[in-house]
Amino acid sequence: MNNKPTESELEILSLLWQLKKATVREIHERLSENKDTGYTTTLKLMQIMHAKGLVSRDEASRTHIYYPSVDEKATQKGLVNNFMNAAFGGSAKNLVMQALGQGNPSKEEIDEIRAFLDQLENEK
Amino acid sequence: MNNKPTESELEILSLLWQLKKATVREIHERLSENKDTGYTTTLKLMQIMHAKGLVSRDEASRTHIYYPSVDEKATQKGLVNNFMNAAFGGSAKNLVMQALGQGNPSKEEIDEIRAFLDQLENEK
DNA sequence: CAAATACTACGAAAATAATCGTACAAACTA
DNA sequence: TAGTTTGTACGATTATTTTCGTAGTATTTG
Repeated sequence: MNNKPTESELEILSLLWQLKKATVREIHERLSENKDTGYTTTLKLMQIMHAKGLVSRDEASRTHIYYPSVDEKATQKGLVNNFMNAAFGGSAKNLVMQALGQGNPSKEEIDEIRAFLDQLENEK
Repeated sequence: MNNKPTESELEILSLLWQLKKATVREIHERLSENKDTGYTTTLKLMQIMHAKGLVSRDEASRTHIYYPSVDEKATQKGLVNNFMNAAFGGSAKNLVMQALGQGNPSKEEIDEIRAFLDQLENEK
């Protein structure tokens, strides 16, 4: 299953990962907060994603309910790997620092990252 | 200047950031280590990038010399921001941990990241 | 019930990106 | 110097992604 989502598909997938399940309208409403896009565009994208196997859906009632059908972590892993290579010459450090610099993480998140760094180091 | 590079352009830009300057052939040679692409394709891409203002070039001799003309950090910043939103719902922490998990950073790099985290925290 | 509204399906256009062939000129090389 | 190689330019094609209109049903509402 070689299904790297496109940018637009990814936005939808992200929402689905977050919401666990959603209708086209729910997704569309969220999307249109940030960008100007038509309902049938969102619908079509979700249909395409369904055809590709990125999402599954329950067609029992007229308003279909969509679910993510690819694993969040696994998908992100592939994307990050790709992105890290393309934009940062493969350097995790550079990507990480750039992301931290603008992501404005909370104290709690910073601590989590610290813990993760410790763990990483121990494995070496 | 609203010039978000495409995936392919980014590969070239990354090489230019690294090399500081290069000819089409040099770039092409590096690119074709990893992927199967024709020389004129690389040339065309670089010409497009030139038209977009992503690179500049010295045309004094027949073999043009290309230079990056957008700032590495600034460009990365935009890309990370975009990517973080699209793939990680805007969560720096999640992106960072995913990147660390597979980027295999060295001890030195881990320490640099720690220092950066301390600094971030102090700013709060 | 009739009209308005909310859905899905899907073809096709529009926009974007990537690839390549061909033309033509400069610079080596035998 | 003639032929081969190395370069740029650029149009055109192909592939991919995004957008949207239209058709046809179901559902809601006045």
